[in-house]
Parts: sequence; structure tokens; C-alpha cells
Amino acid sequence: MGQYDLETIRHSTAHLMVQAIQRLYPNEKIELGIGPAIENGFYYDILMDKKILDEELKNIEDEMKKIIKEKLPITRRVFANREEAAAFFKERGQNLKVELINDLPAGEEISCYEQGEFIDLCRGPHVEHTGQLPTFFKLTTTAGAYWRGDSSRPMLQRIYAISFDSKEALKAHLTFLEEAKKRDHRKLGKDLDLFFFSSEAPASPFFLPKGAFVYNELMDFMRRVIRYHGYLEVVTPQMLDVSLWKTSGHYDNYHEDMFFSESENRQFALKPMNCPTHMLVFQNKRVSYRELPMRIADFGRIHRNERSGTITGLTRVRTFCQDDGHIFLSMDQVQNEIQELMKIVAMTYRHLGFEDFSLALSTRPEKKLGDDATWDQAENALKDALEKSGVKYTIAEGDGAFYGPKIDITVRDAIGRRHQLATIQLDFQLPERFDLTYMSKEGKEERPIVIHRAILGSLERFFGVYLENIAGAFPFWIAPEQAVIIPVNTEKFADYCDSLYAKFKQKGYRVRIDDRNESLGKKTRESQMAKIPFMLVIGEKEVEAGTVSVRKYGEMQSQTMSLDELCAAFDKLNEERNPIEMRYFWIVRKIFYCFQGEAQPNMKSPLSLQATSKNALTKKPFPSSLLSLRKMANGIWKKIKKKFF
RNA sequence: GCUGACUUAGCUCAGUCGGUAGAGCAUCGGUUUUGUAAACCGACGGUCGUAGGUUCGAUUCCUAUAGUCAGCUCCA
Repeated sequence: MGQYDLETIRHSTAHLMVQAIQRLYPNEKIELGIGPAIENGFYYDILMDKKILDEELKNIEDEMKKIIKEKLPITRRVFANREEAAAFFKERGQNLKVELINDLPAGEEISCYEQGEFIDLCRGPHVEHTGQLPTFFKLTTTAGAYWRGDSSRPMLQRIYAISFDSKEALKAHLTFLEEAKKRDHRKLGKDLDLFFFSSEAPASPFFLPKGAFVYNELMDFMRRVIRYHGYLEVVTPQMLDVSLWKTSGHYDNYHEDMFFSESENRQFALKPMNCPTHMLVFQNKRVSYRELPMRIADFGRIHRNERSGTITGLTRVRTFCQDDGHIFLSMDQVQNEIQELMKIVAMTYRHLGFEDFSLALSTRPEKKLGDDATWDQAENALKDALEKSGVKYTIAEGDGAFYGPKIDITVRDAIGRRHQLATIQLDFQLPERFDLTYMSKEGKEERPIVIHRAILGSLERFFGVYLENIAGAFPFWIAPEQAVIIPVNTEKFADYCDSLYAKFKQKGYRVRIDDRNESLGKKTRESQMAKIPFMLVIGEKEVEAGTVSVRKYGEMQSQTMSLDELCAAFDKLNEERNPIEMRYFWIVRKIFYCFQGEAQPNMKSPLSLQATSKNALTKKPFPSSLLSLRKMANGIWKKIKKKFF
């Protein structure tokens, strides 16, 4: 077994699966599509009138194991050219294979692999005989899949399987699936009373008080971040005349996925995005080159009538809110701004617990506006900015938006799954369509460029990904309930609990007294299951000593702390409301100015301070420990003051 | 939108090969005032997603429809 790589094993196992299906359903006409190895396993697409049911998958597995025992030799058979191969498969009624063969280059040899009665068009390689195949596979689901991924072509039955070369690897994967299931944001949302869905409003979440708290806190967090970076927030209408969407091009491209409304013979559309309203904001007054880059932010609600089959949980919904922003700027400002944006992305994600992310440059799609020369310019501008930042990126050919290329940022979560969240898009089209201009230094009208950007992307989607990443255990600063006070005896210790509660309340912490007539064990269990960061138990000992018994979420032990110690701990944790860069910016800037000689009036972004940081996405711009940063800053500042002032 | 599956009490789930349903938790009432993951007793709670059809009779079978889930296609 060891001599074959996993991909070969998986692919051979896919052949094995189809052979088993043919044996189990000898009276069905089965046409084979393709059956590649994929991450964690393989699938095979087949065309067969009879639908394979989930409960039949076990039979197929058993049949596969039988064929393994038969140790059928797998042999390669070569046709001289594609005509010969096509004729062979045509005769066997394998029309899908004939189509594949006809797309292969003419005049080249074409190979097949056969094992026993089974033969399949295949490039190979394969194992030598079926007995070499490990049994660490499991057929998981059946699903429909369009032939060659084309929704206008017939739909085949796809059978998915997971497959590994060792028992341990299979087990590890099953554990992973279990873990993912436990973290599923839909489950956590229900268990933690964060949000729910109603059939009255398909694909539209209702955020309950706790969920709404987190939702708003995430939004406030982004507000602080973008204010700090010079954005101006606007509030724009929900419903706008259809003509606006025709101007922007959204009507032509997406009217099937938009919601419309009519009033007094005027057609309106619920906004599916904020861009056009921001174009109107820009047009509102004469803009000077001095105001560029003009950064407009918007947390407006948007509606998209997503196809019914595409919606799931919070990840794809019909009404949502983006931490949206548009930057109007001149060509020579693009590179700086993009680099800066990537720093904001890095700062935000690192702070929210996503350390690992990757970038992809998406280029022009088939359905696009504007000429190729403009696209060249836009794509090159993004490429230059990426190169200048020295970050690694991949290229996603044809994945751009219809109005411009984009950089998509994909984060890796705590259990290794990837999610595309942030996006930075360059747009030469909308300024043209809305005839936007600003007054240049020379007193001429110039056309600005627009950058569309969202850091969290959709708040709803981010909420889901974030929830899964932290497995429902919110950090202190964003937890809707930060601590629960539990008296051992609700009557005897009420006064002490009340005074504790008043103290936390006055400091703005979100604390609750659990004075229900229930056992301490039950209250402990519930506070742990609700994943509340702190549990504070008050009994005889605590009242007498003026202390609190503190148990952190997830820890088995509690510790005794004085009230002052506890408050100090809370205050320290609460500092995490802001990223470290923002917390200590003023101290660091003082130092920076001293080194620079004088303050730069134009220094709009504090992140440009990171002059020494070669790679914004991998290097920590500041010491990661709060204390060491504070020490460093204060130390340097003292020295400077002593020497120069 | 396409393929397939699912929908029983607020939640998690049993069950009826066609004779109108059960448990635990939650909720409410009572007893209990408890030292770190479920005290005890009792009560309430469902036209079995919705609408048709077949049947003496449907939650169960059939059809349609809605919502949800997996996958495909799509994702400004």
C-alpha cells in the first residue's frame, strides 16, 4: 500500500465503487461521468435511472470489499487514437465518455483501465490489483451534480466517499466532522439563544437579545476601526428608483436576484448593495483633490433574493448588512490605499482570532463591463500593490466582479476550514457610469477611481464563521453576558450579591445574579453550557472575607480573589475591545514623531507607522504582549524626553 | 433554480406495517436554601409543516406546496 500515493488509492477506489454499483444493479443502464479524487476522498458521477438511496450505500461498500478480496488485476489498455477509443465506448453505450474523448487532443494515444468485467476511460495511474486497496473508506452521501458543471446539461447522480490510507487518518477525519458538527453555528445559535429563523421570513435571521448584542458589538468594533482609519460613515436609503440600478448596471446583471416594489407608478428596488448610493453621496457636492482619498462607510441593510437552493444558516441569507465602504481616489493613490487596506484586514482578523489568512487576486470574468485596456490597468494596479506589500497571493482567473478585479481574503478557522470574508475591489466602471469627477490641483475635472471594500464582509456571515471559530465561547469583551453571580444560599447572601452586582453594573460590565431557587450544581452546569466567561460563587466564606470564588469558563477549578483583583482582571480583559495597535497608538505616535523630527499633518493612517514591517500579513507589527509594548513605549518615550526636552 | 432527503410539544427525540400520539429537558405550581456540570413531587403543553386526494377512518399512503438540510449551479 505504501508505494501508492493517496490520490491514486482514492481514484482506484472510485473505480472500485462504480464496479460494485454495476454488479449490484445489473439490469440498469449505467453511464459513467467522471470520478476524481478530492480532498478527504473521492466521488463518482453516474447517469442511471434508478436513484441510489442512502441506505443502499452500505451494500455498495460491502460489494466493494468483496471485489477487494478478489484481487482483480488492474490493467492498462491503450487505444491508438481518440476515434478508436470513441468507437469502443460508443458501442458500450458510454456516451458521456465519448464526449470526454472527443475533447481530448487528436492523434494521441488514449488509455483505459480494466479490472475484471469493468473498464473505464482513465489517464491513471492505478494500483496493480484491487487487493491493494485499503478498506478505510466510507460512502457518505448521494447528490445531484450537473454534467461538466453546466446547469444547462443533465444532472447526474454523484456519490461521495471519504477515503484514507490508514485507519487513524479515517478516524481523525471522522473526529473532525464531529467537531465541526458541534461547532455548527446553527446549533450554537439555538443552544446559546443567539438567533433563530422563521418560515415567515426564509433565509432571514432574527437576532435574539444575546445575538443582537454580539452583532451590534461587532459592528461597533468595526466602527471604531474605520473611524480610526479616516472613514466617514453615512446612512443611505433602503429603496431606490430602478433607474439608479440601471445606471449602475446591477439591474442588467442581477435583476433576477433583486426585490422590487412599486408605488405611484414608480418602480423601486430594495438595495442589493450600497455602491450606487455612495456614488450619489460623492456627487452631492464638488469634491476637491484635497479630500481624496475619500473614504465612505455604510452599515446599511441590503436584500438579495438568493436562489432558494443556495441559502444556508447565516452563511447565505437574503437580508444582511455589510461593513461596507467605498474609497474615492486618484490613480496614484491606489497602491498606498490597497496596502493600507491589507493592513486593516490583518489587524482586524488577528484581533478577532483569525491568525492565518491568504490572498487571491481575481481577474476579469466573462460577464463584464468596460474595455480590456481599463481592465489591464485595474488588474495591474492590484498586482503592483500586492507585489509591493511583499505578500504571497494566488490568482483566480475570471473570478472578478463584473465592474472590476478584486483581492479576496480567505481566513482559516480554528479547525482548519477556509472562509472567504473580506474583499477589496477596484472599480473604473461606476465612476464612469455615474460621471463622477473631482477638481484636480490644476483646476481640471478628473475622474476618480473607486475601491469597494468590506473587512468582515457580511455581518451575518461573519457572525456564523466567528461563532464557529470560537466554538460559541465569546471572549470577555464581546460576551453578551460576562459573568453570573451565584449565591450558595439565595436568601442569606442576597445583600453581598447585590453590592457586587451594583459595582460591576456601575463599571459597565454585563453581569447577572442567578437567584433562582435551584441547586448550585445546576446553576454551574447551566453557566458552563451557556459558555459565560466567569462564574462568581458567593457563600459564607466569601461574605466573611469579602472575596469572590471565581471560575473561568472551561476551567474545572475555581480560585478565590478579592473584589479589587477581580475588577482589575475585568478591566484588563475589557481592553481587548480594541486591537493593540489602536490602544497604544498615541504613545507610539509620540515616539514616531520624535524620530521623524516633527509630526506629519498628512499622516492619515496610524498603520503607516509600521515602517519596519516588511510583511504586513505575517509579521506582528507591535509586540504581541500588551505589557511589553507598554514597557517599550514608555521606556523609549522617557529616554527621548530626557535627552531632547 | 436543479437532484435527493427531512419536517411529531418551546428544545432534543421516540412512536403508529392506516384506528387522531409518548419521554427527557424547558415552562408553571408546591416542597427544598443548596459549595462548583441536572434536588424532589405535581400540572400544563401537540387538528404529527400546510393544502388537497385515496379510505368507513390519514400523523402514517398519494399529489401539490412551504420551510430546512446535503450536493450541483450561482454568490454584485
